[in-house]
Amino acid sequence: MVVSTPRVAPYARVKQHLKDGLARGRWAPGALMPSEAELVVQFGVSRMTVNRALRELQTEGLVERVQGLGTFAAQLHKVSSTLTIRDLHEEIVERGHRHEARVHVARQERAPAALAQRLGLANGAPVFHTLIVHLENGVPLQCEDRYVNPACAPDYLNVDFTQTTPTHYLLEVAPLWEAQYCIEASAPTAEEAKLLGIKRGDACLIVVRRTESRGVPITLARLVHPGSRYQIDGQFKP
Amino acid sequence: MVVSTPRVAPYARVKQHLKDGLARGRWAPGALMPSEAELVVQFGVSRMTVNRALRELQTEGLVERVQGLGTFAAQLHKVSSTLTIRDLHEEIVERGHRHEARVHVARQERAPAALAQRLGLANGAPVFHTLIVHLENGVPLQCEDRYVNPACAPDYLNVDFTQTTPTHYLLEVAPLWEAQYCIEASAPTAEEAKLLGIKRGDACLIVVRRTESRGVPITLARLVHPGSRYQIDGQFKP
DNA sequence: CAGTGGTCTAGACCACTGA
DNA sequence: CAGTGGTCTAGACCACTGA
Repeated sequence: MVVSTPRVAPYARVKQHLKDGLARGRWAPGALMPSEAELVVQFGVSRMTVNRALRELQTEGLVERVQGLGTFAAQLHKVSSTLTIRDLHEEIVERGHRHEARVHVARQERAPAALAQRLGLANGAPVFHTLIVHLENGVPLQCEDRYVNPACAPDYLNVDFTQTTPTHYLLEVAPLWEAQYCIEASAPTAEEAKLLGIKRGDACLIVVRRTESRGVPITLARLVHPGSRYQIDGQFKP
Repeated sequence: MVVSTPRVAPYARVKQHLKDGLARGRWAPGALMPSEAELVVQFGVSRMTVNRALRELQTEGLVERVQGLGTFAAQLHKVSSTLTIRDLHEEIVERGHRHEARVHVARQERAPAALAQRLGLANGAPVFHTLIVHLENGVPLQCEDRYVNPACAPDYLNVDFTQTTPTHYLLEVAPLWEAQYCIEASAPTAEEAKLLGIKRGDACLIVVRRTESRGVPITLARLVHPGSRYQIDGQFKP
């Protein structure tokens, strides 16, 4: 069997070399690293090639570059991870479990002031409101209280939400372009406790999310999860 | 007053043009976008320049590229945000508030099995343990229960944690290279409730974080926040 | 085969920094 | 001033896809 050497691109070699050095602490945070010219000589490649390696390290937050000064090992004091908006349905199915949605509210209402403002609507303007409880293998996992800007999804109320989640539908009709969220722990409201089959005092993980597409607010959602049944996992890779 | 036109790099112009088109829905998700050669002609720039624009869009997840086939508008069904590990001290000071730390435990212990395993230590091996309550303007905001691998930070117990946070210190002695976290809502333990000055039944936002540096586990922390006083905010930008 | 993207080169001009 | 990074060019060779 012939094992072909998987050709590694020169820019990737330079990049990996620097990454290794950083991982081994060869350059302390803030320390000056080799210049492009030095790397050109050391690796025998063109400047564009080492430039790409360094630029990508900069994008990844591993180095800082200052024109006229040089390249410096980054202070790794800010590390970030990715937190993904996932469709709960997909998440449940991926675990090999059964997803069920119970629609408690699906109607048009008039937006009170606070809501209207957050959705960029006039006071009292029509707004779509759904209240859906999602169950995993028959156990309530999320209470989804959602308001939708009718201008962005005029057919929203015609969707069969026992078959399609609001998240899935909205991602289809309006590509997701921006969102703000807030994660907090709190007791559920009396109604939420009843819908989720938990006690008033049981801690819940609550995500409030506001989504915009092309600058236009689409939807505002309050997702309440029983603390004992749901957690958010994630990873950091600097 | 002379307003100098801030010269926009050609690659940035190409990139912005494509980004605008994507935002306006000019290319549906999955649709074929212009080839490099076409963009070269359209913008009158060299191929390396359009290549950079497209490559950066790919990194940002806005397009997908397949050698031999072309560039396609990305399916925007997975959107992620950045969630930053921040030093609580910095966060509080940034708000213009006063940070105070009360050290309740700072000692060496022997690691029980479960802990030893998560920190890559032998059963019963020495481990550093700190329990610190952080206050913002005198109000308890976080109960930080932390175990540290002595091999990574031998001087950990000599630090004055009323002056330096463990996070800050550990980021200095060991550059942060990887972390897993888990966010959940739950009631505090009796001890945590007492330390935070809240009731046993008050919901707390709990972050459990395990950090590794260069593949070696550094620290395992349980950060308990009163749900009424702390929330995690974030933004998505696809 | 023509068309696609992946990558590299050897040179260039420029803006910026600090001596 | 010399040294730094930011960027561009006009060409090149290659691997890959589908006809």
